[in-house]
Amino acid sequence: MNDVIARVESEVAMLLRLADRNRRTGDALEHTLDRSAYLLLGRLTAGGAANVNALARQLRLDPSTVTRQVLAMEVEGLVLRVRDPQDGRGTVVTATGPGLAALAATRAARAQVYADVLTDWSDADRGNLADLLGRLNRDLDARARRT
Amino acid sequence: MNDVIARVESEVAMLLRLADRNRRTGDALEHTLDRSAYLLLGRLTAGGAANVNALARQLRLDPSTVTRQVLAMEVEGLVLRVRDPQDGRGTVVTATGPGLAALAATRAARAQVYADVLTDWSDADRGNLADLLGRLNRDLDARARRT
DNA sequence: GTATTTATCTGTACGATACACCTAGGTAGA
DNA sequence: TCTACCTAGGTGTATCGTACAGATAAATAC
Repeated sequence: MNDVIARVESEVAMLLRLADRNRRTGDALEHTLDRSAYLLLGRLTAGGAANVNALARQLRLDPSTVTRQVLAMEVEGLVLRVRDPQDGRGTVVTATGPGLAALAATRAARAQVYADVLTDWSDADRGNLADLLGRLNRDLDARARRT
Repeated sequence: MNDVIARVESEVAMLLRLADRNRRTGDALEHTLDRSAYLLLGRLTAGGAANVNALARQLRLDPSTVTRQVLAMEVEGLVLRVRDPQDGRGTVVTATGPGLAALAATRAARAQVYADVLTDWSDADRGNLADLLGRLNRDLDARARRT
């Protein structure tokens, strides 16, 4: 049973590298959002406009990291940053039209890649994989927050 | 059905971040090998001593990346680099005793983390996850190599 | 023995992230 | 209301992991 755990562990380690490489060197994702912008815009569309700190909490990132991501994204026109009228210290981040378009395009491109990778899989296996990954993420996150 | 694929995709993206974060900020893996050294030593123990280029091919990394990883690991005493007697251009990389010990310790620590994360999972689910991840990795790798 | 290929290394750059510290704006209690 | 603290965000700096382009040295081919 320890064997199975070790296998999960090493498969995850390998997946980190492969998925990362997939994004970096594949043509398919050439002009799409990078991971940080992709996840950040995903958060914004799921939860609406939000402050930097709130985003950092939701994404489990350091606020300084989100600050930089948001600044870079503003330069690229993906988000808008405005001073929070309720609290002059805060910055409200909103997705722009181009940001939403880029997110949609990125989602489509990524889905295409995975459709390709999972081409030989049965629907049942795909569903299973999605479910188990979802559960794994929840449990990983829960553990990280316990610490 | 496209939904399932999108779910797999986004779960993988999230897993990348969570697993990475897990390694960086958790106490459990504080003094263990980082991912690059971990995978490299894993390769060395699985496949025996090898040249930089061979390692790069096996690990799907750029040779320059492996060069640097190996140099850093030599400084830490984890591997030995000797000029290949068969081919004066080559460098044969071998795991040292301390390298093997560090690998074993890292494996144990990581297994412990995953044992913790998967604590509530049934054996069947764990096995399933490991199998599906293995298959996903194979297919991801195959796709990357087709390109 | 010159031209070409190959294995490795070096210079440089980028993405993603954290931590320590700074500043401006808010809040609370004397 | 004034002072002392708190909080949101931003900056400086550092780390890891990686790639690409180009340099160098050794081997091979003709």
